[in-house]
Amino acid sequence: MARDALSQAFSALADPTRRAILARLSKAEATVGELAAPFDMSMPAISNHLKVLENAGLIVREVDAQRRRCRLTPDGLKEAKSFMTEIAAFWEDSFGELDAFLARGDDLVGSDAKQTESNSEKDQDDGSSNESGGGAGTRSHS
Amino acid sequence: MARDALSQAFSALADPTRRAILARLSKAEATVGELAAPFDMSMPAISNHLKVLENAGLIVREVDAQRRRCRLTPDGLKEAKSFMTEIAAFWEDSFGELDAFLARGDDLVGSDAKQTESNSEKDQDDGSSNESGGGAGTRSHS
DNA sequence: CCTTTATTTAATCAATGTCTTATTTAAGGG
DNA sequence: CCCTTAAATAAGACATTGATTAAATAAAGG
Repeated sequence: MARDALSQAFSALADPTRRAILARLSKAEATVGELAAPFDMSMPAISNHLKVLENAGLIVREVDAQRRRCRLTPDGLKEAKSFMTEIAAFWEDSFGELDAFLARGDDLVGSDAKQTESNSEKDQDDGSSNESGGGAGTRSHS
Repeated sequence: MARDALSQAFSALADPTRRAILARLSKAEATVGELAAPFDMSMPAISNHLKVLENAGLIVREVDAQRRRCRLTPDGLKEAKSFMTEIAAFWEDSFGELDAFLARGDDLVGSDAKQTESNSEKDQDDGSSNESGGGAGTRSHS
């Protein structure tokens, strides 16, 4: 039942309804009813989405009389984002510092180069092994 | 069949095996057999994971004789990361620029000048929240 | 008390995902 | 040519997810 936190977080994010709920909550906290309103979907369905988001550590729910106030919490996203950052460090050209640099319109590639295939070896730096061996070998038989 | 790119990317990331493959590929490109080796899992299973990653725009496969070289591609992660950044902009204290800033040990709480007020100005009705109505409203009555 | 409002729980069912083994395609070597 | 290696595809078992309707819980209010 309890998957690792990272899987839960990404899995929770892999649904447009849940992402919309998060987007909504990024503006202001809201009750379940308010969150459900814009969707053509039953209340229990929304309730379940919220449970998924809560289990993933993306939101918290606090009881207020007979309504539940939902609010974002940074816990889940933090890990998820840092994983992506580590993976993305390989290119590093695509977003981040250099991205802004490129956006400025500097001529970085323009002269005559057709540098489509220039990078094949970047193999040296492997300080960042994540969960590769251990976390992935989860083989649960039936 | 074709879900939106963001859902595909997050869904692809929501599996430890696939994340381990990405982590491996972030060091160097590899063939399917090399990627499969560390896992106690059949080759077709790995092949399927790779297909998921490819469909999500996270890797590309190029044919080399009878083996396939797999390599990371920034396309998928880019969108995913920017979604998370937008959502996370609500707290903004938890990670990102300010996080590194705080890590430096500067006195931020004492001086009330400049940390909080960058989020309420943005009026973010932008691209991240819009797919909710259309994408989520799939209902079929039975 | 009984009703209204807000939300969760339960039972159910269709659709999807994730493995497996078996078979197939493709490229190279004896 | 046949055989081996590398990988994809096919078909099937099994678990998980995502939605539904119906019923239950909990707080406020007439």
